[in-house]
Formats: sequence, structure tokens, C-alpha cells
Amino acid sequence: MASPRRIGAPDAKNRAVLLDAAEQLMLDEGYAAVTSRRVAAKAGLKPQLVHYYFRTMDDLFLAMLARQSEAGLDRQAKALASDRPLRALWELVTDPGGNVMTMEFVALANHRKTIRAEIARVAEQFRAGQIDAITQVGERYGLPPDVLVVLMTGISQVIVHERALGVSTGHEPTLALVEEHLRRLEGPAEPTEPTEPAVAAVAAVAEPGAGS
Amino acid sequence: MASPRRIGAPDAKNRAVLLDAAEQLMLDEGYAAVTSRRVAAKAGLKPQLVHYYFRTMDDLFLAMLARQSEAGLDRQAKALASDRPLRALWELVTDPGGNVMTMEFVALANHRKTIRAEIARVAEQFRAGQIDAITQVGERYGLPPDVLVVLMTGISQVIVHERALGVSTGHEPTLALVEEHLRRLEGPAEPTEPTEPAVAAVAAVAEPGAGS
DNA sequence: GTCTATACTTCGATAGAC
DNA sequence: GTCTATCGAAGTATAGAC
Repeated sequence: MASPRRIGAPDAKNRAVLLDAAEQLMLDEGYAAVTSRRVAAKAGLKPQLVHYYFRTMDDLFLAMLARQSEAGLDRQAKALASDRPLRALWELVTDPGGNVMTMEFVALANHRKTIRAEIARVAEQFRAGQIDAITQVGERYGLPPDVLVVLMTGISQVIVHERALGVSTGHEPTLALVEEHLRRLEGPAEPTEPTEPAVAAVAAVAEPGAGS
Repeated sequence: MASPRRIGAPDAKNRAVLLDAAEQLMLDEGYAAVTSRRVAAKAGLKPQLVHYYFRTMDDLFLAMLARQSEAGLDRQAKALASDRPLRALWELVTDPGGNVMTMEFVALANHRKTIRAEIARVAEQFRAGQIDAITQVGERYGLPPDVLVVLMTGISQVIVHERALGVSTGHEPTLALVEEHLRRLEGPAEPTEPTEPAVAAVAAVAEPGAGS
């Protein structure tokens, strides 16, 4: 597995530049656009540098995943610390920006065995954090927290996903149903501290998706 | 748009052979494996023949989609004609085989603009058929049929999808919840005519996926 | 109507120069 | 420690032979 070839320092400036470029490409054009040549072009560097800092393309993808998931888990932890964790979770999972990246990684996992295990591990981390935060409130709903989380994930995903595709039948009443339940559980949308993305996220589902 | 180049007859034998090969590749290794060279190799033909029968790769994908969706809509119509359409739908959407193909096409749509519109059109057709069949039973559930269909689609998709990835937290109790609701609505799993895949499909969600 | 010879592009990756 | 010259394989597609 180990290669004799040398590899760039983890904190080198160009390494980060390449990661940024790769991330942007993945967001804009999907994982298939993340090739050594295109990443380098976007970064204003030579293609061979990609292989210097990341020996293989899989290594690059893993590095992207690591950076993204770390940031994502942070954001999630902060959001779920709210006194309305259920609504916070809903806003999180209906955010089109964050989901584009996730979708790409999941699609990528279909074709890269190396990535699959790591994606699964990260996904379980996200889920564990969510269940943890919802645990208290879940009782009030009459559903176990893990079920609640799976339901919200499934419902939001199908809507966000189909929306991106151009399918919309049944979305509106379903969103209304979720909103009704959220309201019953945690009251209307206004949080204690004006965490402004509140309405934006839900509304965004009904709008053409934007980047993160 | 129109090319002066000639194209193979729609009913030529090798055209079907290529379609079969492409389908198998997509199922086994994902859409990224569907390249002119690999399809031809699997079919035992020369790569150039792919471009003879399908001018571009997009054309090949569209032909696959047409064949698949026609068969899928047929299967769905037959299944939903059951006297327990809700359970029939659930079995349909939790079938891992059928979903692998769907997932691949959806992922493909992310990267091929040409395909996207067609996928969306097909997806709406499936949904319309489902809503139509559920309409009668939906009333008894207290939820509009379109909401019911979106919910079932979302829940099943997240489970099938995560299962393929290796994520499983919360799946079992969620499946149990759905089963409980189905039972309440339409009674236990046994259908009038022994449509045997009944249990198999739900069980399959908890097992490593098999082909269609 | 069916298939082949061939061109051109882009890909991932390595060895070796600075 | 950083970057470049270069390779071999694979991808899509076309023009033209049978």
C-alpha cells in the first residue's frame, strides 16, 4: 500500500488551494468534474501537483471528506444545541447547500469502494449527534429519537433531492405537514436568538437550489 | 442537433445486446462504468458499435431509461392494482433491486443535463401512478394520498440507500413503525392472492442488496 | 444496413529535475 | 520540500470500408 514516492506537507499553502478548488468543482459540477486536470486548472496550478499533495484521486476525495465532515459536524453540534433541536435539525437537513455536497459524496461512494466505508462512518457520526440532541424532546413526540431522525432525514432528502431534479408533486402538503408537527412540538418558527436562516432553509426547498 | 451520420436500426440484434450489457454494468458497477469501451467488451462487440447504435453516450442512457421505465411502470401498475395498494407500494419502493437502477439514473441526472428532464418526467409518471392507486385508501389514513406517497418514498429511500452504504442506525424501529401503520390500515401482510414477494421485499431491506 | 480504422482528448500516475 | 516532463491507458466520436 505504501508508496516510495514523496508527498507534500499537510500544511503547505498549495495543498489547501487545491482542496478549495476541488470543493468548488464538486459543488458546481459534481464529483465527476473533480479530475486532477480540472482541479489544477481551477487552482491555477499544474495537474501533477494534485498527485504530489494527494497521491491518488481517492486520497484527494478522502481529504475533502475529512475537511467537510469536520466542519459539518461542528455546524450541526452548534445548531442542535438550540432549545428547539427538532426544528434546528429540520433546517439543517433541508438546507440545499449542505445537501448538494452530501449527495455528491454519497454518489461518489457508489463508485469508489475506498470512499464508501469512510462515508458510512461519517454518516453514522452525524446521525449519532442528531439522536443525541433530540433524545430529550423525542419523548414528547411519542416516537423514539432514532426513528424521528430517520423520518426527518428521509422526508427532507426526498424533497430536496427531487426539487433539484425538477419533481415537485406532493412536496408542498408534505412540508406543511412537517411544519404543523414542528409547531405542535416546539411552537412557531421564531427561536430565542434570531438564528435567521430559520425560514430561509425551509423556503429554499421550494426554490432553485443555491450553493453552500 | 441532427447528425448526417447513419445509425443502426432500432430492432437490430446487436442494439439489444448492447443495451443489455449497459444495463448489467450499471447495475453491477454504477453508471460511471457505462463507457463505450466497457459496454462493448461486456457485449463481446467493438466499442465503435456503441456509437453506431447510439450516436452519443447520452443517447444510450436515454434508451436504457426508456426501456427501464417502461418495464418499471408496468410492474408498478400491476402491483398497485392489489386490494392493498399501500402495502404493495411499500414493497415496491423498498425493493433494493429496482432502487439500485433508479439511484444510478438519479445520480446520472446530476451530471448529465440531457438526462435530467427525462428522469424528472419519468419520476412524475411513477408518482402519479402511485397517487392514483392510493387515492381511495388514503382517506382512511387521514393523510392525503400525495403526502402518503412522498412520505413512503422518502422513508424507504433513506433506508435502502443507507443500507447499501453500510449505515443502519434507526432503521429497524423505523421499519417496525411503518409495518405497524400498514397493518393498522390494510391488515397483516398476507394478500388475497399469494403475491409471494410480500415479506421478501421488506426483509431484503435488512439484507445485503441483490440485483433486480 | 453493418461494422472497422482511426483521430483526438482527457485521465491518473510516476520518475526525476530543481 | 516543491514542482515539471512525460507515459500509457481509457474515453468519445467520426469517416469511410464492406
